[in-house]
Amino acid sequence: MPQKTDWSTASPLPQSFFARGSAELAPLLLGKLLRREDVVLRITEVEAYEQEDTACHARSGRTPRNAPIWGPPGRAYVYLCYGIHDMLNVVADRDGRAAAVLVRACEPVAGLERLRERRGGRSGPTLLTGPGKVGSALDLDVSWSGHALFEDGGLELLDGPPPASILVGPRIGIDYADPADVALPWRFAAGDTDWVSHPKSLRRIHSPASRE
DNA sequence: ACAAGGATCCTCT
DNA sequence: GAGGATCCTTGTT
Repeated sequence: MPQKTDWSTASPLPQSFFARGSAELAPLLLGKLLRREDVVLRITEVEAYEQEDTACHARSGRTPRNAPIWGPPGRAYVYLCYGIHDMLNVVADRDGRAAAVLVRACEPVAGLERLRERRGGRSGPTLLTGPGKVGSALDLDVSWSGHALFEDGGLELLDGPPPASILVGPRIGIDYADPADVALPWRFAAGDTDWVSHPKSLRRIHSPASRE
């Protein structure tokens, strides 16, 4: 069951919040809220991607598509995957360094009816457990790439409490990458929810990330 | 200008 | 567990 979250008083996260390495920022994003109009989602699963990482879109250097992940933190990087799915990343680290966090799953907080419309009338965790589903739920496309999430511009990231526990494991769907990178424990999920994709490869970690 | 391949999802077995 | 959908981005000719 989705957690009850009071988002009405939540404030936008400042740009400084995102100015960290992606593997540090990723678990801190768990429990934060994505808001687009009347839809509010609690982030439950993320993955970190880094500049020297062969799984990262920055592996081929700076290109028009991946330009946002080289830029300043706190902006969105949205790209089209398999010609169908629009995936949302949160840009991390400083300007000039490529780092981003992929939002892989969320839990509904508000706007569930709108979500069901956008997701073909389905219900339950299948609505939001997968990065393509998150993009669909927020009705995103690549025109949102580069959008500042720390400003009120139609899509923003609001503060929220961290999850009670955190799960960690390898990232999904990056078989093309170097085996050492595939093995990195750079996928993080909230341990207090069923709204997580591929939970079998995750394990609980004892010391959750500190609060901000 | 071309060919290859992808940070996925859904359906079927 | 396997395969097809679908189209843009990228690196190469």
